[in-house]
Amino acid sequence: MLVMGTKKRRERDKEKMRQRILSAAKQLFVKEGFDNVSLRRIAKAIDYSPAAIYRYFKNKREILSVLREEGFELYVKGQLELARQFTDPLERLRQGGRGYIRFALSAPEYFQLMFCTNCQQVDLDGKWAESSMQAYTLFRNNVAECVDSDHFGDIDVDSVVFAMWSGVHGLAHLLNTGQVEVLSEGMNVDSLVDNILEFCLRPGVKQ
Amino acid sequence: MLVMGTKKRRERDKEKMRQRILSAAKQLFVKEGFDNVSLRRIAKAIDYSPAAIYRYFKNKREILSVLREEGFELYVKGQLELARQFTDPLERLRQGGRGYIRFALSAPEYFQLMFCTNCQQVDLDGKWAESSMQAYTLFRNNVAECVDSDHFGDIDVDSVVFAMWSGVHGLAHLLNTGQVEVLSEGMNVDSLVDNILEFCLRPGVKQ
DNA sequence: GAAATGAGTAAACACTGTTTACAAAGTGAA
DNA sequence: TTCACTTTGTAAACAGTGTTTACTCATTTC
Repeated sequence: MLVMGTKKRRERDKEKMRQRILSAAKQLFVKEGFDNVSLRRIAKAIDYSPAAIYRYFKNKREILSVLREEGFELYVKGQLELARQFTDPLERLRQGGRGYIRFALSAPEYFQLMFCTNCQQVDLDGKWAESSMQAYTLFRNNVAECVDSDHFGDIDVDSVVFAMWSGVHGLAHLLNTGQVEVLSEGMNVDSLVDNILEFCLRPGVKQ
Repeated sequence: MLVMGTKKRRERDKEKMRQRILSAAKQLFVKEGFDNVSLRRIAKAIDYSPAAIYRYFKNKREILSVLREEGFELYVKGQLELARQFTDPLERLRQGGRGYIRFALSAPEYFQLMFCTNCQQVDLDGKWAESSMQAYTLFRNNVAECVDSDHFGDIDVDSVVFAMWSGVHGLAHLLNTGQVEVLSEGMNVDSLVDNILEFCLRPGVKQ
């Protein structure tokens, strides 16, 4: 009767279909922006009816949530790679910041979804994505090392954590919304980014 | 015939109607968020048909653009007030940062529209809003004073301008999207903000 | 008084996310 | 094989969106 065989095959087929939807959604999202892509267009891209998608995702937001997790996995992979390459905590922080901005500029749709979406309207059944927590603890530990090495002077870890995150995140966001470009005509954006990172990482006063 | 009289009256009436639309739109926007308010609801709020609005604004985006300018006027007013109160450039910068974050938290919809909207999709006939430029030059001059006083060490003005803006803007944005709250359970947000501002303003190395 | 202008509307257009009712097709056991 | 059940897809509808069109009707201008 091959009971288990068919059951497994069906599960595999279902997962395959899920991936087809996610793949089509991602391609459209990255090219045209999340809000400008309708379920009907995703459905048309994979030659299904819009209603079929609801057999695999409970709504459009859930597709975004899944892609959000994918984005975090991609991001964490890059950050882990950097963490292995650079041993000095300060240099690792610098490269991590660069990585954050590189990620924001090269995958702006992922960035928007991961770091610019209101936490309330992400429905992931309450549980925070594993990859996003991994990214956070990786970053926090890195900052803690720098604070322990006394580079930033007498200051608690959490303040530096959110200060550094704010600085890099704000820069990425201002770059992505085009506000830096408008107000810095004729400037070299790359070296501007470097200068700002260096400014954020300048040593603190030891009192 | 009272030609000029009637003409002026009609212009006044038209302006009155524009204000009625803007007022209704703003109230709804601030309460429910820009994307969650439809033209039909704005129209219903002032007892007109949706199509009537198109006699006064060419589309929904234009209403947002006008409100955006209003937001900048409000913001600049507060910043000018602060600039008059505090003479020390560094203290002025500190208070300006506080003001930026206070503004972002107390008028999140304005903040979203002014500082979190992609520059490309704001259609104001190409010309940048006067108030927004005023806010920028005010800020830039303030930073220039601090750089001249050698507080930040040897660094060019524009780098500090965008570094400080990034730091404060990023913090405001992370607060507004609820990302700080989620990851800093049990922390005092107010003092965290103070610590971060102080960290951003720490003196630079003089080489 | 006739023509021109302006403000307002109802209805339509082309979309959106989502739900419902229903038709096949596949599965499992008698 | 036949019958019941589950799964997977669809067409159509629902309620909403921004916007346009065709049309009134009052007011202004000549």
